[in-house]
Amino acid sequence: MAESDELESLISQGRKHGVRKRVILLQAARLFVERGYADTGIDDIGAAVGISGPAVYRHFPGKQAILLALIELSLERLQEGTQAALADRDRDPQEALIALVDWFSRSSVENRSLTLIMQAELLWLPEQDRRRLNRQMRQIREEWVGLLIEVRPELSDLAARIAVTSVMGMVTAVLAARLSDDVRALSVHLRAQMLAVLHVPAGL
Amino acid sequence: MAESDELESLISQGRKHGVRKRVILLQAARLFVERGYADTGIDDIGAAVGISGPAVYRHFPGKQAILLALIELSLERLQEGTQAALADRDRDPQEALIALVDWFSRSSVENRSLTLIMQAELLWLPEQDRRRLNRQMRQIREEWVGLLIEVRPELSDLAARIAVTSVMGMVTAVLAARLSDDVRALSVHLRAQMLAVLHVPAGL
DNA sequence: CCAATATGTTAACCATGGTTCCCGTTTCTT
DNA sequence: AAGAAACGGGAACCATGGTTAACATATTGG
Repeated sequence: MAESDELESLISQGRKHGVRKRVILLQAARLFVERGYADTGIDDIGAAVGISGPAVYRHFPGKQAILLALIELSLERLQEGTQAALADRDRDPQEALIALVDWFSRSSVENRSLTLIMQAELLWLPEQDRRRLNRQMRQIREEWVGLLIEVRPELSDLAARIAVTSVMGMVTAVLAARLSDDVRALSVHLRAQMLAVLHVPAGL
Repeated sequence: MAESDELESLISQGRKHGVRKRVILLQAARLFVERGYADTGIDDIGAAVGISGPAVYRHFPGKQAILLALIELSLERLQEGTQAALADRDRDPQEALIALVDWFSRSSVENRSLTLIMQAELLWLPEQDRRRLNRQMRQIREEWVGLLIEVRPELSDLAARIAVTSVMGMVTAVLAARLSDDVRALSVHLRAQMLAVLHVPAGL
């Protein structure tokens, strides 16, 4: 709902201040998910926006820059959501973990495109950016791992890392498979499975 | 163990009947996993084998053909393993499901390269092959779904598909993350988590 | 030993697609 | 209204890398 509705309301505005730039991002995201980054030409992006070809360069310095912007956007959201959920970690770790799962299962389904792009197309960025984003990604994962170990101290580091990695991988796999368009159903099922992997009782 | 040991014993054999072809497959698999299909040049593959560049064309009609061979190999293994585990489905579905999970968790970790390539680089194949392989993949998934529903009839089709997709995605995510080289530890943990997602008691 | 075949090497070819150029048009500011 | 700045279109540029061509050498079978 969030993604496509925003898209349509923006497209009709044609030339305008910073709107074009935003439409390019949204359309590029859609195309990257449908065909993949490599198979999406700069001309395709232009066409999808209503302009054609090199006009995109008035708004972005290149194709990679568009991808970079999208991935940074996605990573930023993930970071913020993680921090928010970890806020009351000291008060009740288990509740914080459940809150994290709740947020992640909902947020990643609602922002399907960004979630998929972040983990599928990262390799197209130049070495430097890729390293930086991978490091950022790993840091976020380690925060999850830390919280999980706090809730279940009997877990080894490896076991915890495997669990967290699994949980994140599960979501992208399900989103990529296009099993259903029912956002609600997807996130509910994913939530339950994530908690199962983390072996956390699903207390609401 | 299987992959790299076999590799070294073959490399030293130099020019010989069908050996070169096999070495090319192994080296290409390694490179595709390390750098990705797109960033692996045909020259890189040749260099890794000990020949250089276009000599590869004496053994394969093109770069895509190498990838296709690898993916077909991987899919074939997956198919056979699935069939084998499903053999005594009629006798005891739950036991068959556990056997399937056992086999999959072990096999996919042992054949890390092929497992990763199959699901990450499929998009590079021409439309036609891609469709065929995707269909084949979907059929295998549906066999898992059928078995799961037989064990847990209360599940909706969607719920079962999500579970199976998650289980498969979990494995590739963990393998891609390079969390550990301990094959045994990885497969044991993955097995437990897969069973948790499928909500099947882990009875040995 | 001698074709015939398989296997290699280097240089050249060429399609693709991101990027740059150059010029026209719209929008904004004063 | 006028100049500046932003925005857009079409043609050309050009690096990349898979593929093919032309020409050796090794291996095999009779």
